[in-house]
Amino acid sequence: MTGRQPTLDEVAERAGVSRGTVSRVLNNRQHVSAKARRAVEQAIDDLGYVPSVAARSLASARRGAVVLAISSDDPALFANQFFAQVIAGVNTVMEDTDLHLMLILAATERGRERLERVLQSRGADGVMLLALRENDPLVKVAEAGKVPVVYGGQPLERAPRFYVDADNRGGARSAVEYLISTGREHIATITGPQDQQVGVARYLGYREALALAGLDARRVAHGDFSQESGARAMTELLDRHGDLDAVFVASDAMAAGALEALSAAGRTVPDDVAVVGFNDIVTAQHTTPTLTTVRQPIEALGREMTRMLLRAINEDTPTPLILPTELVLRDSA
Amino acid sequence: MTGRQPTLDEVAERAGVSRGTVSRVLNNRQHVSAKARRAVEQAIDDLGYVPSVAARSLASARRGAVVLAISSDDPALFANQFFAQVIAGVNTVMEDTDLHLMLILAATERGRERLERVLQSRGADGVMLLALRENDPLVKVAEAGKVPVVYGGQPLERAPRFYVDADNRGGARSAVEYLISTGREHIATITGPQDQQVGVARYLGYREALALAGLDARRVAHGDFSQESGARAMTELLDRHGDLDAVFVASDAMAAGALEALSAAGRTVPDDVAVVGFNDIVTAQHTTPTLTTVRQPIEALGREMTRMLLRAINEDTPTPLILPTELVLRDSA
DNA sequence: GTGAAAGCGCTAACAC
DNA sequence: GTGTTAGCGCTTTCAC
Repeated sequence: MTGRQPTLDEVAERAGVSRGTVSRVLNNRQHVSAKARRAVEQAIDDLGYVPSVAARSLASARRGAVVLAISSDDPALFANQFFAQVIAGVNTVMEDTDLHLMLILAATERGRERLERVLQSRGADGVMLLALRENDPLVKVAEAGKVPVVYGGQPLERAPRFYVDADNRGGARSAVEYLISTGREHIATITGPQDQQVGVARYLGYREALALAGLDARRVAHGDFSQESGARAMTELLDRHGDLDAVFVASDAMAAGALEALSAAGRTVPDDVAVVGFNDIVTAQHTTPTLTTVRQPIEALGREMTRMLLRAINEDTPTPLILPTELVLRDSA
Repeated sequence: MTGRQPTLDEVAERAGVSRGTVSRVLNNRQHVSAKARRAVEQAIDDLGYVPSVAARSLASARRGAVVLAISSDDPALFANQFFAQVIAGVNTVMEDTDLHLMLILAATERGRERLERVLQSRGADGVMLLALRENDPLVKVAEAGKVPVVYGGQPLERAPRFYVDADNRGGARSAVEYLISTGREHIATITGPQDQQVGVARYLGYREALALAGLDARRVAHGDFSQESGARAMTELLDRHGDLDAVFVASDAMAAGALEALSAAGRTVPDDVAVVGFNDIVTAQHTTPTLTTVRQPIEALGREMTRMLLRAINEDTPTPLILPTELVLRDSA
């Protein structure tokens, strides 16, 4: 349309005020008379002025963007709805700000280098980290930058300053307690990776519930959160513990795999074996039978991570947040 | 660690050359002696220098980022693996560049405004658009910016200058031709939304195949790509066309829903009714029975969109690209 | 092949 | 409450 973007100077001239005043209006500071403010707003409208992000961030040392770094780029894992829901939550909060979202899939060495460069070049005002593994190099990279870091879930090593997590241990525990309350006594579990805090926490919840009830907590097989690994682990459990009458599975995807394996083994769910999953992904409503599961507020996780990061950026000091989970009863238990 | 980021000036001083020379090295231009180049690289290493993105983009009028705008923020849809796979593809190509990825979920008015602002403020060097609907306002917004726009899929209205698309019509046609070749004669379809080009194209392919075979193409129900809508549409089809012996479903998610509905109606798959889906998402391997489907190269779509955008940004003139699809035979047909 | 100078468009600090 | 002055850290001309 117009040949060139108008600059702040042109707005100032047209409004008949100084550059300083225009800048004040743009960043809605005080110390501007209503009259001047109106004149500036008018001029902005007339000219269709939009401030240059580049100039602004050079002058203000703020970048106008935060990065969400995900320690996975395996589409099969990345695709598991979880990330998409987190992103949707992040987006919701971001929409109310001037900040933008940069996405970095940082599973590879290359991705990590990129994150490093962004942070070193002050390319972002903050970082959110998701899906970390044990000793994830991402942690060092992120902490080496000079911007706040918010964790989704906790690294296994030590609790960071800022994080949002679901109550994984409590959720797992209540799932197993529910199984116990329905009279199950030989309760197995399929865990997530034990090099991720979330995997460990859910396993802990399982053991806690059984310990409290004085039941045996040694029917255990490990998976990696994928459907395939769930099927494999279930088969393994059936081999080793033919007597099991229930299984708590640390993710819905694995639970779906477990259902397949149970069906293949000729066990009916929930009559022979009760199954409880974790996450309440959309798929949980479409398995056969539908899946009883522990819902964690995934979108809320994204929202709260973002809120926390924004507060940290503004030099507020947010405190870690644990989001509650909820048992959703369907047909599998 | 260090108090402050080193600047280009400091690198120049340490290397004993001018700022101009350092800049030339950084942007690996010619006209730099091997000696000077080495000195500069050494200094960069010693100082741990990383150029400031902000300063660079202010001076060069290049932003160092491209945006991927998705016309959907419904997590249920956004989560449907498709987007995640595209993003993974985009990421792959992006890793080889200095560009970064900004993600904007732009289904809401608010999101659209944000995209508009980014583009107007020259906040990005290019845009990729995904999942457009009929008369999607995103198109106007994106085209109004002064940066190249690459479409994933085509808008319904008119073919844009730059786009990457899967061969939806051809894929649908080959799916239906396969059904015909296995002796099916009463072939229905569950379409996607007819206000999206992809929905229309797949429906066209269905009709084309049947027309060529001289078969009736009027067993049609419409869905919105969601699993629920697939189940609903299947029920509808069974009501209206009790004689159907096959159904081509325009997405795997809908096909999963259709399988549920068929099972609920007591029809066996594939004996009573053969089912073919579209996309080959991970879930297709885990339905009962497993799903015969048309695979489209989703990650490749992301990769090629990105490559095309990069070329367009560099003032090359790429031509539209149609990616081939492939029929994947499993148990449902 | 290299150096010097002039901005890019904004914010911030200080004076009034 | 408002105007003025310096930069922010690069790239880019244009001489040499």
